[in-house]
Amino acid sequence: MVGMARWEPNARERLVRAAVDLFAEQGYDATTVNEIAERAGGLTKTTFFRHFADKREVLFAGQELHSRVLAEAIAAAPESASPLEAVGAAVFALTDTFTEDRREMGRQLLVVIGKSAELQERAAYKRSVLADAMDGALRERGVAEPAASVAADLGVRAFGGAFARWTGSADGRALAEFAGEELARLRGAITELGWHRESAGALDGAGDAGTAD
Amino acid sequence: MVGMARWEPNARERLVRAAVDLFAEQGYDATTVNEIAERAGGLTKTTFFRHFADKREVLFAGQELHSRVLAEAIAAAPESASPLEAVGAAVFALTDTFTEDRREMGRQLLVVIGKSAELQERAAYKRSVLADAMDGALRERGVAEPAASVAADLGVRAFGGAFARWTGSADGRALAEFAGEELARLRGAITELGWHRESAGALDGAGDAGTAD
DNA sequence: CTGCGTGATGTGACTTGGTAACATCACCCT
DNA sequence: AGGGTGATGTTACCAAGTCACATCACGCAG
Repeated sequence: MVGMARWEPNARERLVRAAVDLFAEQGYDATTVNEIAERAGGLTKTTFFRHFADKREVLFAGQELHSRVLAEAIAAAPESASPLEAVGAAVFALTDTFTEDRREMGRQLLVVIGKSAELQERAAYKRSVLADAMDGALRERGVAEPAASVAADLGVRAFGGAFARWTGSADGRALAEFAGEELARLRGAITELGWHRESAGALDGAGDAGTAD
Repeated sequence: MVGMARWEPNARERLVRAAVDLFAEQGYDATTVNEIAERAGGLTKTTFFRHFADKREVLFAGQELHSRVLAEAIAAAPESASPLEAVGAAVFALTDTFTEDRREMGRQLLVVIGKSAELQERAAYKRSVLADAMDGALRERGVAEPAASVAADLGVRAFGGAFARWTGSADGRALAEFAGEELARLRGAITELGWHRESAGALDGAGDAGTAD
């Protein structure tokens, strides 16, 4: 006990774990910041807010990093890449940062968010921030609006769909695999948008999605 | 004074006006709910929260109505309409509810929202709710995912872009006109998504946007 | 005219998110 | 041993949001 530090290290991580656990147990609204801090090893409200700007942020801390990853991947894409190819590269760059050990946490996260309107609001904001990051990077490389925004939206949607399927599946397939399928499905869907009822199903197979759900 | 009611009618509208004015004058964060209620004719915090679930809601009260308008327009679209045509009909149904006298208010709204991260978050959520409404209506008519979601996203983007240009312009053109242009631009952009750098500009004119900015 | 119900409002007390100023303690380096 | 430094705790405070209860004007039945 003598050599024990006054405060355990990794307070930030402990706060995240405590928050996710408590949110899962009691729900987001019913959980108090003081509770989180307390469970994270006898900390206090003040310490929590030194690490996170507000109560929601404990679940969305990675947002800035994710934005950077997406934007940098688009900037690094080959000059000849189409907007959709650049976005695809960005999505894969992001999926590669999610290793297998983060899958369970991701699953819990989606459940918690799904039960709280406040968190869904925050999630929608995060999606728009990620889309803006890709949009900006695309315009940097000369893609005009609104193509850049639309491509960015598709990228966000691909990642979101892949993440949901990844966390919901039990097999060991990587997040990137799901992302590839989602991107292919989206490419295919785009061609359907203008189709009328009667002609649906005429064309097909332009980038199928494999194990679509 | 004798015949004067204890409380003026239309408390709700007065609260909205007071809120928009105060937000424009001092910013959203610097404005207190008590201030809003006070300026709206000597009301109190309690009354404010009887009309609006929280401080943000005073600016986003129309959300449910808008969702219904969009969903019903899609449901009412002719059987033969393509997903994009159905979405277009929905966007026009919504734009038609914005008469000229609401333009100035809309302008103020965008300025206020643009200065507050909290309100931008709420705006992102509203966009996702509107998209969900259209997505659900599209699936009702047999459109598969992810085409339905993508079409819904495009509709939201068209409306948002049109609304921004409408409030930013001085001429008397209706919101629907801008929406038509935005939809056309988006249709055109979709075809560019897969183009590579070298082939860009080869095709053109498939649904141009007229006075694109 | 009296009285009663109803609806919109006000009051006061409370919880919680979030901020700020100041104090404390362990560690590390000199 | 002494002096920073960084992460933390304490205390006090404000504003968002909730709740139970009181109030007042109105309309309506008698």
